[in-house]
Amino acid sequence: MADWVLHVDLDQFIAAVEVLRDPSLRGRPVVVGGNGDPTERAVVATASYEAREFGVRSGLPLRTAFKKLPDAVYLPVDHALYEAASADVMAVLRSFPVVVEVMGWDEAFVGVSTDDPVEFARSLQAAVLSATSLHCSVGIGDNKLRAKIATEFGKPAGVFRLTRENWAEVMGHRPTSALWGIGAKTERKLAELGLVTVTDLATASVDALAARFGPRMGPYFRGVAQGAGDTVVSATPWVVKSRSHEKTFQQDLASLDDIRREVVALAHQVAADVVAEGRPAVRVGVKVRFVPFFTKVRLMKLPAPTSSAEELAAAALVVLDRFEHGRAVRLLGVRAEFSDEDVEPKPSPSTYQ
DNA sequence: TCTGGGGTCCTAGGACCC
DNA sequence: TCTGGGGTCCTAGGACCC
Repeated sequence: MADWVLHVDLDQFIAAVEVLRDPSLRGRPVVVGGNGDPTERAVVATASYEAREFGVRSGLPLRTAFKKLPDAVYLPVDHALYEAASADVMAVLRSFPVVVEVMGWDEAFVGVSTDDPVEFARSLQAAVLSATSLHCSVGIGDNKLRAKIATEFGKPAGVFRLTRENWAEVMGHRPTSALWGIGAKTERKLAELGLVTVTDLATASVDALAARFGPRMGPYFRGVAQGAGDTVVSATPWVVKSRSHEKTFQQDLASLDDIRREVVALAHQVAADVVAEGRPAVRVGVKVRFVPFFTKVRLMKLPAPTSSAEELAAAALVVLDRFEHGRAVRLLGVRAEFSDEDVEPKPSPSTYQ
């Protein structure tokens, strides 16, 4: 029996859940985002395959989607509905003799010992479909990176296996942005070094990469291009490191009084999450997106850890004062950060003179 | 056609200390 | 006399992912 990492990813998850709630939507272009009002400042969370054919994708402004596709069905984001559907799917996965590591609403790694991972993947798909009426794709890998990337080649509703054996053949000629963790910005910087394909990056000089991207990221990128990845799938619950709320205003805020009032409101929302978390915050951050569209973040270590809404709001106002004001504001955010004392060992006794 | 919300991790520079 | 070598803490910014 060999150990395998499977990556399970639900197909067009949010749109699929909306179709289950309202079967009359099946086969129609469905766009989910914001409050469901396509004239508001918001972006597409998910589009059904029918909508994607018209160029409507995640991240597209709703107003743009509406111009492309005025006849689509526009729906508000319904977090509670998707969370419930997600929990059902994860329960199905956990009913197998496997380790399940949840990665988000619509995806999870599954660690399994089996001699036939393809057959096992098919049985996962069948069980998820039968219990929830949702289709998923499964990537099979000898580590998490390969399993995650494999899933894309399995969509929709398929299975794909990506291992040491076929990595170079499948990935070698592709652009570096096909890799998990390398986006458009890094792709461009790599191209400036003459590294365009996955093979280019896999065989690049580690010193040159370290010089350009730092001692950790440089070697890390090369490893990713070689298909290196974590093999450990863990069911240990994630310990959250921060909680935040942010809000884009339909009308820009011009007055400092309005800005301060909104920051206090956001701080109270964050404080509720901090209380629910049961750990005090040690830092408070404020995000301001000014008109036309540039974003600044300021952070402050609190004099003492706190879960008090009044103290968090007061700290957020102190941080807010450190911005250069004068321009109108289109977004405000407040974040509370928790201590990461858990893993941090005490420093060894000093060797100072 | 103006560009969401909620997260994580890494890098770099300055202040400060021994 | 002051030059220098580490080390930690704090903050800002960048990039990526779902």
